[in-house]
This record gives sequence, C-alpha cells and structure tokens, in this order.
Amino acid sequence: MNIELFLAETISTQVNQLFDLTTVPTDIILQKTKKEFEGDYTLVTFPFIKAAKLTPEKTGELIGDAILKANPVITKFNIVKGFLNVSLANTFWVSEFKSIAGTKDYGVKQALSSGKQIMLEYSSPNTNKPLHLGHIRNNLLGYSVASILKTQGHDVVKVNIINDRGIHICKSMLAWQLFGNGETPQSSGLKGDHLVGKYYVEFDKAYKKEIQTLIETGKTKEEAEKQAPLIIQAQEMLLKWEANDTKTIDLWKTMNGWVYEGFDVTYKMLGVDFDKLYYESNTYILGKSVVQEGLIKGVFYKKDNGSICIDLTNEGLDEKVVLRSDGTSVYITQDLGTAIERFKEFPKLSQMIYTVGNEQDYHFKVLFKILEKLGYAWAKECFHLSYGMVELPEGKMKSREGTVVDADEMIHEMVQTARKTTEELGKVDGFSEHELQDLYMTIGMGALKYFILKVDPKKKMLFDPKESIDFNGHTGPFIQYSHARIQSILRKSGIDISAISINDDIELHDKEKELIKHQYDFVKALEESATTLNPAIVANYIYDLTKVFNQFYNECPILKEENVAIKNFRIMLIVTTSSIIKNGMLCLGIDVPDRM
RNA sequence: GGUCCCGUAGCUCAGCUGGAUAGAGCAACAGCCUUCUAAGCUGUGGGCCAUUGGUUCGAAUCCAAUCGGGGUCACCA
Repeated sequence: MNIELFLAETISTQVNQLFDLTTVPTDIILQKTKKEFEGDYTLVTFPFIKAAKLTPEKTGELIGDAILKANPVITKFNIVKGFLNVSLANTFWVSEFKSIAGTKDYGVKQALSSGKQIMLEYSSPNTNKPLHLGHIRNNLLGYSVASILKTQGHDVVKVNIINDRGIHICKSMLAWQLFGNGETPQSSGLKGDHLVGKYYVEFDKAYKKEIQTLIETGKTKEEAEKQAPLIIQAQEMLLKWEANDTKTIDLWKTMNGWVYEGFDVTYKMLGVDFDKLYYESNTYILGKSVVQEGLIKGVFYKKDNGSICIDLTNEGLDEKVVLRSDGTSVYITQDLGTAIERFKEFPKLSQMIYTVGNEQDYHFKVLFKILEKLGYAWAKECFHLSYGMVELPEGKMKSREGTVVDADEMIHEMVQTARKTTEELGKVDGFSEHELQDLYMTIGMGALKYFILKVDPKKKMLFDPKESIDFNGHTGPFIQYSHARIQSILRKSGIDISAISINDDIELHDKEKELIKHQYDFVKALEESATTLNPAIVANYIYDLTKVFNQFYNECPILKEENVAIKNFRIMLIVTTSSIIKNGMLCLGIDVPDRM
C-alpha cells in the first residue's frame, strides 16, 4: 500500500471541502515527521493559508480535525507552526508489517515482469594493460545498476565491448618483441594482463628516451614525438594488423589471450559477468556504411580534403569528423555502427545504457545527437551513465606512468585485511579452512564494493591508498555483520518461522515502529535507485535500515522476551530485516554471510 | 577562451522534486560486554552549507554573478 497516497486522498478531499479548492491527492505533499516531533507524517500547511485566510496554526487545526474524523487510521495530530503532524494507529503499522512479512522478497518485482528490455554496457577494457581502481568503479557500477534494474522486472542484457585493437595494443606487442625475450605468463609467473601491461610501460619508457634524444639533436617536442623510431614501428605494426599480416595477427592473438586469462580472474573476483561480449576488432568496420547513408541524407557533408563531417554548431556543439580523409574510421564511427547494429540485433530493446567515465560526456552528447539526426527514434533512449573519476591524493591515475592502484593488488589487500581483522577479533572458531577463505573474500570484497558504491556515481571520488578502507561504521562489513547477527538469533531460536502468526494489537516499541517504517521504504529506495541509475541510493538506504536494526537490537530483547506474542513479532521483524538487507546488498553485488 | 560538472564538520560522504534546530561514518574524548555476536550501542565536542545578490511566507536545495577545483573542446581512443 502507498501510505502517502492513502493519506493524501483523505487530506485532498477534506481540504477541498474546507477551503473550496480543487486539489488532487498527488498535489498533497507529505513528508516523514522529524524525529524530534511526535507523529508519523507531516503536512506543511503554508500552501493552504491563503485559501483558508487563517493563521498557519488555525489552518492546521481545521485540517487536522477534518481528517481525524474522516480517516480512522489517523489517531491524533499536533501542530507546530505551519506543520501538521499526523499519527497513525498502531494496528495500521502492524498490518503494514504483516503485508511486508507476507511478501516474498519484498520490494523485488518478479523477473521479466515489466516487459522492458534494457541493454547495459560496462567494463569496456583495453587489452594492453591490467585493470585499475577506476575500472573497478566502472565494473561495480555497471553490474550493480544491472542488478537494480532487474529488481524492477526489466530484462537486462549486460554487454562488454572489448577494445582489443589499436595503436596502444601494438605498443605492448612491439615492446614485447623488442625486449621480451619470449617471456610468457608461464615463464614469468606473471598474470597475463600484468605481463602485457609491463611491456606497455616498457614501450613508454623507451619511447620517452627516444624523444629526449631527438630533442637533444634539435627537434621540437612535437617533431620528436612523431619521428621517434618506436612510434613509427608501432604504426607500421598497426598497418600490418589491418592488412591481416599472419605473424602480427598471431602475436596479437597470443598476447590478447594472455590478457583475457588475466581479466577472467579479476572479473571473477569482482563477481561481475556479461551476457554478451563485443570485440572492437569485429566492430571497428561498422559505421562506415552508416556514414555513406548519412551523406546521402544530407546529415553529413564531405570536406575539400575528403573527410566527412557533421556540423553540430547549431546544437551548441562543434563540427565533428565522422570519417577520416583516408576513409578510415574514427572512434565515433564505430560507436554509431555498433549502436545501430545492437538495435537491429535486439529489436525489443527499449533502452541502451553506456557506463563510461565522465571525461567522455561530450563524446556521448555528440553520438546521441548524430543518431537522432540520422532519424533513429531510439536515439533518445540512449543514455550515458557517466561516472566520476577515482582520484589519488596526487591526482588522476595514469597507467603509462604506473601511478595507478592496481585492481588485483587492491582486491588482494582487502581480502588480507579481512583475514587479519577477523583473526584479531577471534571469530574464526567453527569455520573450516575453506569456509574461512570464502568468508575473507566476502568481507574484503564487501568492504571494497560498498566503499565505492555508497558514493553518488556522478561525483568524482578520492582514494588515499595510505588510509585503508574501514570495516567499522558506514561500511559493507557493518551491514554484513548485522545480517550475521540476525541469522545467529534465528539459528538459536529453533522456531519454525512459517508457523508464526502476528498478533494485531501489539504495543509497538519506538524502534520497532521505526524498523517497520524503514522496511516499508525499501520499495521506494529500489525504484528511485533504478530510475536514477544510482546504486548509492540503495547502499545508503540499507545502511540506514541496518543502523535502526542495531538500535532495536540493543534496546529490545528478542529470544529473551517473555511475552510470546511480542517475541514472535520481533522474530518476524528481524526475518524481514534480514531479507531486505540481503536483497539490497545483492543489488550491490555484495554477499552477506550467515556467520562472521 | 567556449562549454559541462563539482564546492556541506579536520577527513570521506548523505541531504538538493524549496519547509521545523543541516545528518552519518572516520578521527578525538567519555560511558556500555557473567545476559540474543562490542565488526555493535549511547553520549560530548566539531558547520557564516565557497562568496555575493535575487525569487519566496520560507533557500544547503531554485536563478544569476563571482571565486576556487576538475573534465572537455583531435582526421587519439
């Protein structure tokens, strides 16, 4: 039941009668009563004082009296200045709770029930270097948003487009050829993606040295950057790759293979997955025909030098090249082609979400605008899920310069910290060695994932490697711990939950009522999280719920409660709390243990 | 320079579809375990919500300007 709307109906009717207005329930805005005041919901009466021609207090008085008579659920009210605080009957809250307890996976809609299919692209790695903390944010965000959309009954297609070709990959390949001495993941013991990344850094070092030497012979920096032998060789390699040169392709396949093996490990640790993989080596040709089409339609035009452009200056954007004068694609060409391909491949698709950093805001504005101009109606259903960069205290992370927080290292450290903390707390009794490994993984990743997802995606976030991620307070482990606590009580209760029936006229403790109210809000939190594509809303919601649970836990005995009706009610209360915590954390891709 | 985003406690973040005394966590200090897991709970201190002006009965929230930080404006991806 939508409580606000239910109350709004009563208020709307009464206000219309009292002051001769024509409000509808959705005009009536109710908010939760602040803790310092008595009541459940608050109506701000200022908007009505003009029509009432009375003071805010008198207006509130009139409305309060009227709704009290009209709706038996309302038991009393009080007025503070322009605020009408309304209290609802205890039995009402108990019955609300019964409906929550009676709903399996409360707040989560049935799979595929919305009939809406959404494609969500995320991860999109380059195959020349290992993943870092910035990629972690992308992966966790993408996976989490997909999970949240699923709770709304949408059919979510998770896709990953792998940038497996281009000059950056040739750089790694070239450096490996020159300096690698046949090194392999097996021979070096290095994870494949790290091995390839190592040569990407090697390339950059050697390249910089060459530039320095050239500058010393009197070249400008720009000249040196273009004329350095290494970059010329890399470009030649790219041409060979495009010409399908067997040896180049073989090397490319081998090294990319190493990277994929490495990525698979990292993805597995992160707990992310995909329904479909795209490779740029297959898609980079796409879009060329689209450009021809657009040329005929007059959307694009050919410049004197042979390049094909679009003029978006009327849209507040710039002139943009969509095909080079030599006929090769630019970045946006293949994005155009890929988007069109996808909507052909998935004809039911109603939305396309790209999880990409905010440094590409402009690019996506241009992309969507071009698609619109080409006449694709679905262009307005394309959305750039833009997220802020993860920055270090000294600024942006740069792979080439090695100033990155490596994803694998980060994960390893989190798991180690989880182990250390658990051991220090002496909570390892009764676990097998295997169970402990799982537990450390769950807690360590829980801390990392929550740390990243609790922040609004749009905002850039700061990570200081010197300050370790906390396990106390507003954190993943705090929520996991609370879940484990509940499970522990339920284990000890020995009660068959399905046999419990709830007494309607139970006297509610403040914290019990607060818990019910918070549980009720889960639906709204999920919905809002889904419409705004913002996992932080669920993350912060679950924290609030958990916080209230812990207060309740401290004030209200459960198993030791002597009154059986109250005891049973409290057991049900923690059952539903536990279920919401679990489903909410699932939306963040975080597991909750039964013991810790 | 054009354009977009951001600026809330020492630090990391909530709050932003306008509403009551701006909230958490961390850090600091003081309490609470013979009683359901102390990864917890309770309390104390800490704020010209960047600045100025405007709209409004009412502004952290909306608008404008200014200052500060960042992104972007490639025939790179």
